[in-house]
Amino acid sequence: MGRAPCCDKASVKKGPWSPEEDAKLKAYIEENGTGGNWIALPQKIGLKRCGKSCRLRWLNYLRPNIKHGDFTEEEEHIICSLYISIGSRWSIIAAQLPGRTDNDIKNYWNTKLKKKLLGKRAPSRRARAANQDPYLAAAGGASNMCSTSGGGGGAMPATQQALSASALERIQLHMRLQGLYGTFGCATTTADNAAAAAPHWPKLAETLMQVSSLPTDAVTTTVSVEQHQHHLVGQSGLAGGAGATAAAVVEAEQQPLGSVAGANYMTAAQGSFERPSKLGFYSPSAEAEAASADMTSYPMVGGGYGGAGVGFGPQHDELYDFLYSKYGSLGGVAAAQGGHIPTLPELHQCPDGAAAAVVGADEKFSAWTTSCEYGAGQQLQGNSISGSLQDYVLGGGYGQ
DNA sequence: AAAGCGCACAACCGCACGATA
DNA sequence: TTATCGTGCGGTTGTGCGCTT
Repeated sequence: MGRAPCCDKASVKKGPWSPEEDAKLKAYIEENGTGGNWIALPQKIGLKRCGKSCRLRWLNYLRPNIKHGDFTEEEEHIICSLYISIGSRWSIIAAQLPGRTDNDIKNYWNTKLKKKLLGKRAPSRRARAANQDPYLAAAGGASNMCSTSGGGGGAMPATQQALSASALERIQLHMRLQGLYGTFGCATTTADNAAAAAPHWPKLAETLMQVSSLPTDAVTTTVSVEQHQHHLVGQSGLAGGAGATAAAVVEAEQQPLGSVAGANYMTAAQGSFERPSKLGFYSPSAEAEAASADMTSYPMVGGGYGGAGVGFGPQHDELYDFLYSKYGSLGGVAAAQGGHIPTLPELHQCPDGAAAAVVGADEKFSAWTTSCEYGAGQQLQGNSISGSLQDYVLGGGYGQ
């Protein structure tokens, strides 16, 4: 037995909202609140709209203090960091950005940030409809690219393909950003240079956010993210790492692009977001060269990059090593000489079996995250939101 | 000038989950 | 314990606009 529809779809209006409808909804909610029942609300005010539609319209558009467009660099920074850390939990990410809605962030990520960071074009909807999108082809058409499996990739459920694509996208983003930043720190040997050495992405310095000044729902989420960051800092060795790195944490506070302390985008008091040092987004082409040149300059196992002991820790380096060893040769001779950041389709590609590469990468990524340990004193108890986030962080939700 | 195309944004859809009867 | 309901979330689709060919 299927679930009953939330409203009579035949009698409700769909499509764009008119100013009159907006005014009705806004006026009613501002005066009476939602009454705790969105389903009944449209009937009360004479709107031929689904309750869910009313809720969405209010939350995403009519609600006071909503910001639209013009994302700042620090907002982009936060979105990127959190996306890498927790994936497409847009509502959680939105909780870190006052005035932004999850829908806005989701759209911004899909239409702009993703392209900006991964240097890929948004797949044409027409192309998707015609099944010609290269990314879908790489993910969903694994059997075509990995013929040794005898079409096994094609047997992967569509949902699993999508989830893997998301996870791999995050890995790829992570690798690209690390590769880019690494170029600034790889050749340094002096303390000064080390101070200028790039941090690892996402920025993982301990957050000092004043959670008490935030709304309750934001606080729970913030604490959760903080837990994750604490843990990652511990993993990375940033907190007690090499002396040069510790100095860098202090000295680099004012450094553009690569300021470790610039990571403290949630450092400001009163719950506001202090502008971090310039993020230094890069053009895809320049990034590709930088990342490529960087890849072979580092020890890929154990010690992180630049010899400074900074990184995501052994699990991360192992993941990186795994991916590099598996995909590093995909670019041919040039890649062998200079390293190669795999593109998303390449990450999906598998030289030795259809779904194996995708699944392997996911497992590796999951293993890395699962191996993370929070300090006992940092465990949050009785907090469903933070608990959920911990689940995400600790591997339960990384399938997405 | 017109068709094709990509982009950005708003809105919809279906599922999962918690609350409640 | 189970069924139902309301809500929240993430993914997907619809649509209008502007640019390119």
